[in-house]
Parts: sequence; C-alpha cells; structure tokens
Amino acid sequence: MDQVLALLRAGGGRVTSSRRILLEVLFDADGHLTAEELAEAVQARAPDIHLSTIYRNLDELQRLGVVLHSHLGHGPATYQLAANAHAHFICEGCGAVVEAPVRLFSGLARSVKSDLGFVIDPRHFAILGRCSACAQESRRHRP
Amino acid sequence: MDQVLALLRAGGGRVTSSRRILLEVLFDADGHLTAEELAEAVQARAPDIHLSTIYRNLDELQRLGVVLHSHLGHGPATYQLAANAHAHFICEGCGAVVEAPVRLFSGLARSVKSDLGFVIDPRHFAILGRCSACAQESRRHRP
DNA sequence: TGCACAGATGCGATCTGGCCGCAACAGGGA
DNA sequence: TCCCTGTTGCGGCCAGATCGCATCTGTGCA
Repeated sequence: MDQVLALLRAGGGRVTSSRRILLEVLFDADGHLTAEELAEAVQARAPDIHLSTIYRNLDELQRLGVVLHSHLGHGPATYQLAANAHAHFICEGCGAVVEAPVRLFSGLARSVKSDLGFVIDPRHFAILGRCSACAQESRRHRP
Repeated sequence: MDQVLALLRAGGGRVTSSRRILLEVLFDADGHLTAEELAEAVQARAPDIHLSTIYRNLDELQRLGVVLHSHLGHGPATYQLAANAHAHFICEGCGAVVEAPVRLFSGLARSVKSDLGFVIDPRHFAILGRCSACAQESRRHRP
C-alpha cells in the first residue's frame, strides 16, 4: 500500500484522499468489484467522491500496473489488484464465476506462442462455458 | 441456408425478407462483422431494415444455434456463423485479430474439465495478449 | 383465393457502462 | 506560506444494445 503511494508520487502523481480510500477498498476486497461497487464502498467512507473520479483513479492505477480489470461475461468490467490476479471462467448457465490460477494456461500459452507467436494474457478476459452443474443439466436435456 | 430457414419455420418463426438478407450477408461474409457492419451490408440491399431488427434477428439466430457472437477486445461484439467458429486472440498493442482453431484449446479444456469440472467454450470471448511484433517491441523497451 | 392472427418490423425512447471538458480545489515543493 | 500543477465534482456526452408500441406481413386455414 505504501509502495503504491510511493509509486504514485514517483510518477509525478499526488496522494489524495480519494486515492488512498480507493486503494484501501481494493486491498480489503477480494477482487471482482465493478467500478460501481468500488464507488459505493468508497462513498461509504467519503460520500463526495464521484464515480468519474473512481474511473480516473482506476485508470491511473492500471497505468502504474497496480490494478487490472477483467471482463467477466457481458456486464461491467471488474477491477482487482494485479498482485492477486487470476484467470476467470464464467458459467453461461448460472453466471457463476470460477477462479483459476494462471498456471492452468501455461500449456495453452506455450502452444499459442509457438504456433502463432502470440503472448497471451489470460487475466484480462474471462473464458465462458458451463460449470459442472450446468453442464450436466444441459447434457440431460439433449443427451 | 435452406436448412436454417427450415429451422426457423420449425420453431414457429417466419421467413421474412430481412432474415433472408441477413443470412445471405452472413454466409457471404468471413466472420468478424459487428451488428453495425451487418446492418450496413443488409441496408445496401434493403435500406429500410432497421438496426434493431438486425439485433433481434441475430438474437433469434443465436437462439437457434446458427450464429454466435464473440467479444473481441473492448469494442462491439462480432457475429459469425456457428459452423465457421474459431477462437480469437487480440493484440493489446496494435489491435490485430489472430484467428486460431478451437483445437488449440483442447489441452486447456481437458485440464479445466478435470480440475474445475468446467466445460469451456473458447469461441465466445477473445483472449488478449500481444502479437509477435508487439511482444518484441515491448521486450525491447523493458528488457 | 381471401381472412385472421400471431409473429416480425420500424421507430424512437431508453438504459448501461464509461469517458470528457471545464471550472474550482488541494497536494506538496520552494 | 504561496504557487503551480495535478486532481476532483459535476454535468453532459458517447457507443452499444435493448425495449415498448403501433403497424405490418407471413402463414395456416377455410
């Protein structure tokens, strides 16, 4: 947390109360928070902090590599600390979010790198599909 | 094409000129068309077909499993025939869209299935990362 | 062939997520 | 403490997508 504030200052940025509170919320949360949810949590401590300030600060923190966002399904993006980053699987049946270590993608990363020269970042976009319960469900309907 | 029209009728739907034209455009195109682009192509043949009709027909065709959409990066969704479906990698540096056969995901699919019980659908969301050119570029900047 | 009805369409309004410009405000170095 | 510049609140704006409603049109049936 202090490291992040130092990073901000080092880049010519300022440590404002809105940034401090946003970071506190991010460190307290367990990831998967949308900008709107973050705003709500921040405004619980300082009601005057505007949603667009949240967006701007999230952008800044992304530029510094502290935070990243991912797109889980069709809804709004969610933000998390880069240090806690992991991959996401979203069930198209029930909407469940399944987390997975990035390590699961190492095989895919290797073959995509060798076949296409492409270096993947599996944290940014979720993979859709069906969770075990919903997969069984749909198998029962059309076997 | 005729099969699709039959499928429509079988489900209690109707074969309208807007649906026929939309399907023609989809069969002619090589995938990666946004709703807006599809509308443009459709309106070249029948100017009165409204964008919201395109959206509604695309929804219907998705419900029938004929069409599916994927999210390439942050922009609008793109639509393609399910029969031509493949996976997508998007370069965060230059925006390039790299196509890949779904087969590349078989290893990942297997381990995700056994580890998490999750059945993935790699066609729906693109994987972000860096194409070979941009990956080299960024390696040069911070080696 | 003509009729009736449910499904489809055109149109505009609306919604959501996110970004922007601008004037006012506030860190923090001198 | 003062000043400069980065930051903020606010409202407006944008793109992508969906919805409600009156109207129209396939299609089954007589």
